Amino acid sequence: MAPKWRELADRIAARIRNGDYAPGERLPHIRELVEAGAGSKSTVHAAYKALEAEGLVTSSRGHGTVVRSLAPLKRLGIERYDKAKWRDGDQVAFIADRVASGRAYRRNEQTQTVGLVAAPPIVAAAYGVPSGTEVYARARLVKEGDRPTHTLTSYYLPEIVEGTRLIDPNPGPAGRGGGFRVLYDAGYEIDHMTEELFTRPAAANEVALLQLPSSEWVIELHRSTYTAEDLLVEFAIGVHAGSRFSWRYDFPVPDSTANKGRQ
Amino acid sequence: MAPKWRELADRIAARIRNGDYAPGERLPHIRELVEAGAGSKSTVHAAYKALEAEGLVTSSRGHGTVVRSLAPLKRLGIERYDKAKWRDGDQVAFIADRVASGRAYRRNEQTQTVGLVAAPPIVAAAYGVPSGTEVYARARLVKEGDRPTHTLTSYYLPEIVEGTRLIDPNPGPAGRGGGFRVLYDAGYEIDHMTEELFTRPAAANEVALLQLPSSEWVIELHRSTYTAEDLLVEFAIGVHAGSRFSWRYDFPVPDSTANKGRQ
DNA sequence: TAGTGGTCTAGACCACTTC
DNA sequence: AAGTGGTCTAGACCACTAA
Repeated sequence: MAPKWRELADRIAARIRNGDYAPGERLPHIRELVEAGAGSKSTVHAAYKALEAEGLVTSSRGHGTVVRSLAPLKRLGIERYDKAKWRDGDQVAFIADRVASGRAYRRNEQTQTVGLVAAPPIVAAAYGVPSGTEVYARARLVKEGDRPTHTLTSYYLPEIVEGTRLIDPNPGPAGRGGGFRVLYDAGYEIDHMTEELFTRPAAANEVALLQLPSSEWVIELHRSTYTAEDLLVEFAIGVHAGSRFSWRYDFPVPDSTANKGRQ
Repeated sequence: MAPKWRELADRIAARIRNGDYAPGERLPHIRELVEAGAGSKSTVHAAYKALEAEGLVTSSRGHGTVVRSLAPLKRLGIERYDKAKWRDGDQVAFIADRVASGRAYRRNEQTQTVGLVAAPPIVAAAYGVPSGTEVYARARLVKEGDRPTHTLTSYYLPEIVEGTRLIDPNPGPAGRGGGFRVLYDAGYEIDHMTEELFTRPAAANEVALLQLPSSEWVIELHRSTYTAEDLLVEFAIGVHAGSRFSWRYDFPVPDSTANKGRQ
């Protein structure tokens, strides 16, 4: 037999999915359910906490517990890296997205810090340098309006970016054309990429930074960007709120018995 | 100021990451910490529950709370679909994986059920048929040894698979060569795919089926497989334990201003 | 200031594992 | 039977929000 708090949570969850409680609507207050005989305050609270962990509601002190209105997933495809957006135009890719969708660009939607750091193990491995080698880290917090959606930290080898706008400590949102444009102007035209992604529980600082509902997971994305000569020019780590994005990839079915060059 | 249970959880988490508590080792029993003055039983329990939600420990009644030994992520690349594995050989792709990694194949590592069902909305949309149209669903639960790792449900249009081994109600693990081989023999050679993935909280039945630690999230994968003529011949939905897999994709940087045909 | 969710306690009891 | 984590209660108090 399931615990009392689980049964209560399931009953409420069913009513939410059924539409009895609409998105944005307040759930009954904890004390109301206690008086109605649903159990002690702790028990009802446990049920509400479970609903929050399942992404159905969000609670806030002094306010109440409301049904979460989950925005549809933002679908990310590789077209977001289209050369036309950063090479030919003069807009950072993410700004081009905003313009295309008719939303206004706001200056504070991307903040960043740039500096030399000791390469974390993963970064060192990607570049094939000893762990602890100094590399440039360019960290951004990307927002959609007021809500942060993900962090993105790019790592560069100093010999590649030294002297470019990329490591200007006081840039705008990466400046005209974005990071890929800067690399292009420096003689490194990007050609192909690898993305690797997985999910994990959010760390405590990420919960605060990304304003995540407690117990939400994140997607961590590792992006390697190469020139046509297979030179790695950027290694980036993104941390995305799990409930806000999906990723989409197209690829041919591999055939190791054929000679087609790059797969 | 952080709650007492949060501070306790953070102290223990730090000791785990520090190696004071090794993977597989038992944490102090709840009543021990209560006697040691860490707080009431509920408070200590809350701390342990938080550690469990963060993937650091697993608790079990009658046994204790042990530090979780997390296996490295299994990295999935598109080479798992290599034609050589299912067209030329006689092994299901996942068996070929096992052979390559030196593990024994066990008959019960994949179970499946096959039948006609009303197409769920997503499936109907993928095939461009009305929602509720009857399609074949082939559901597998894939295990690694005793532990289930993911479910995979393939949906097919009846006119494509009718009369093939794919819908044999009593097949082995998809039979010789797997599903792609059956389609190949039926005149549908697969050519390219699209994968879309996102994460979400596990549903209650998935927690049971995949033996997930409570509050773990899952990755849901939507795979569309096409012939060279862009005919969709399989739409599959996978549900993977979030902590066990990563996905990897390689792709060229798109250039919409060039004429290169398929991106 | 009133009302909300969140924390904490002390103790009783339950469900499960191990011996 | 003994010992583990899990549930539940009743009530006190805290932290935050809104009018």
